[in-house]
Amino acid sequence: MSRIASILIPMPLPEAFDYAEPEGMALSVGDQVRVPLGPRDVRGVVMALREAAGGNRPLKPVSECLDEPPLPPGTLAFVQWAGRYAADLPGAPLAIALRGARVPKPRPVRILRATGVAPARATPARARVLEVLPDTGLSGADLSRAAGVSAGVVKSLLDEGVLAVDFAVDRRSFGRPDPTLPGAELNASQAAAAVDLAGMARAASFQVALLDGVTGSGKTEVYLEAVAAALAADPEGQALILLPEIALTQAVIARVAGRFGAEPGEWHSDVAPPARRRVWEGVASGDCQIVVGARSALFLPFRNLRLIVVDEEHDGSFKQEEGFIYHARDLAVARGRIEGAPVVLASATPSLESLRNAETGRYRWLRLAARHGSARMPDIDLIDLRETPPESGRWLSPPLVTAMAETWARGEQSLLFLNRRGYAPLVLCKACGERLRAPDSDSWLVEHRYTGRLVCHLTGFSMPKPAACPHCGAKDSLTAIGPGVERLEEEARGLFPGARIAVFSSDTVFDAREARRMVQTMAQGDIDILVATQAAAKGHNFPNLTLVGVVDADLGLRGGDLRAGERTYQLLAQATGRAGRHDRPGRALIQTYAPEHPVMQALKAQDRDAFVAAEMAEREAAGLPPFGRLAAAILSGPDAAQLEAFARTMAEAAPNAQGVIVYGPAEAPLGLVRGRRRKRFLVQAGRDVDLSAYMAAWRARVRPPGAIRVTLDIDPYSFL
DNA sequence: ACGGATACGAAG
DNA sequence: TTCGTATCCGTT
Repeated sequence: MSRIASILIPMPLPEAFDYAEPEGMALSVGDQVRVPLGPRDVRGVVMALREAAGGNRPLKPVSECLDEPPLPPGTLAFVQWAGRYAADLPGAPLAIALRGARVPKPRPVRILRATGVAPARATPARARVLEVLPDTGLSGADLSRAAGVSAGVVKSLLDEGVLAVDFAVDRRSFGRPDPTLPGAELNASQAAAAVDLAGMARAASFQVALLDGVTGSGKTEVYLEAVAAALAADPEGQALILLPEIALTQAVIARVAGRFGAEPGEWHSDVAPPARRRVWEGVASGDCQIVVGARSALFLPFRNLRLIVVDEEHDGSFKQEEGFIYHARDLAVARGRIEGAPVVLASATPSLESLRNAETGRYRWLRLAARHGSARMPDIDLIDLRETPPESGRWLSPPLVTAMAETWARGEQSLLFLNRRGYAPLVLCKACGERLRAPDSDSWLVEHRYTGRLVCHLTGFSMPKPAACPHCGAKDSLTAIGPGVERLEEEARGLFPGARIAVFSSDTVFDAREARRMVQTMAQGDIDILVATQAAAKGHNFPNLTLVGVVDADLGLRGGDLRAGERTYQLLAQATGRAGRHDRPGRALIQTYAPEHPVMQALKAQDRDAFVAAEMAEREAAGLPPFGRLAAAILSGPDAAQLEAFARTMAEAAPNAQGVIVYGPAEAPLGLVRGRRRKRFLVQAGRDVDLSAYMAAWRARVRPPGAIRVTLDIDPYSFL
């Protein structure tokens, strides 16, 4: 009796393909294999096995079962669920799950091993080397460092034949986390939440908790206790901590290492291929029990996942907007359900989606009332820019400048928050009025003075700043319009000569290492004024920071998509929450032209609940999330007429379904990007509608001509 | 008539 | 995704 293997291939193919299992191969579900596809061999994963019924067309045989870790059943189920949810081809999420497995096997590196020969002279240094040898499995340099001896000691042991050179792949264990090590001191509110979460973790069944506590209330300590409880209940268990930004991983990794005495796996796009492979294999084998990572860590092959934490769950960075489109918070809940593991969503400013689930009792709602220790919430005041505007060509109003001066005089730190990278968001020609844009795009070019370039923040395009206007040829006519963080830095330097000023944005802090350095420099007080985008507003802890100035609070409200108010509230509450996290009182000043706006009033009164209630009422009335659901279809193509024609075809092909409304096609707000015209549909439905199925059915009804691409976005966050 | 670029559809 | 084949185009 022969069997048929259903093989999913990490490519955009419509479904899993069937292959014959060769005699004697004995495949299992989850095995990684090579299979012939057209003229070549590709990697795939066994999704199912069944007995051949006979009489079918002949199938090609599986070429080889790879000597690689198989994907555990939960990972397979998750990959399938994610593909269906995103209305994408099933191979797309599999490609993410295999990232790390597809890195070539690491080349063996030189390591040292003991030969068993006794050393001629036994010195303390030599004894230490032989003592640490079994743990390192590494090169001579690592060995001498680990033993705390000079390289000469190791060399002489090599010369004597006590040590020998060997070659092996890096098989260092991540080490077993010890949940019994003492955790941080918890206040009563933290302790109560920790007990609750620990109970959930021990129960080892799917349930979601919203850990809701103001900035500085110590949510990390609390969820680490949940990790401890999960590992205590199951010593082989695994836990995943998801963070929205790579820049935040270093701090959490250090906390985890300190709390559990073991190195966690680090997973994000900055992790180099060999380290990535080590984490992937460690997770698959169960050796790596705690992972700290960005959204794609959700796709790792956990074999015994006992807890998922999504820190800063409200953060928009969890939404992947390119390629396979998904929201990591939502998929984390799905993965928890599939694995039967509890999920903790943590935030000081939870998303309305999560708050709604907490209000209706679907999620357990744990609120941390106070700030940790002696810290109090900062005082927040609004600066009405209509009454006290900055001087022309300046962006800091007199009251803010005064507060910064006082803060500096006291030897304390200020943070100027402006969510705009670069020097100026727009470059305009004074002579002809031309606004410089990226080639064949609607998006403006942003001036970056550090690099002397003009950059498109959407497409990544950049060019040197031209000397003359490319449109009219006028010389020295290009003017920077509006402020970015670089320009604010310039203004602050002019106002406070001698102050130590730094810029924290993704341009100055481009990787995890740089982030750690910047946070450290700031934390130890070597910066007086930090000018920062949202890259610094999230999660970091700066003990001596007592003043936060929000330079342009209205920025996020312009354009006004459905989440503009919510996002602005979250961002500014997080930013202002950086102030006064230790014993000195903090203060925040918010510059706005609309102090009467509900978002500004809520920030000033620090009344989140009132803001949320008002926002919820509006969303409910409009049938918008979290009360209704949305999906988007984005069409793009180089030819406007062809795109227009296809958009009409697509509109006619929209399935008629109860309770589903299709809006569009409409010109996308960014109607032209990289030479491609864009049009959008927006689909609205009730909570009970399976929008994924609806969108997939819609796409299946049309055949876009070659040059046109259709992208589906379920539960969209961006409406560009 | 030819080579090169490009568009399209198939892959089990 | 990647590849083979069909097709279009400019040149010879």
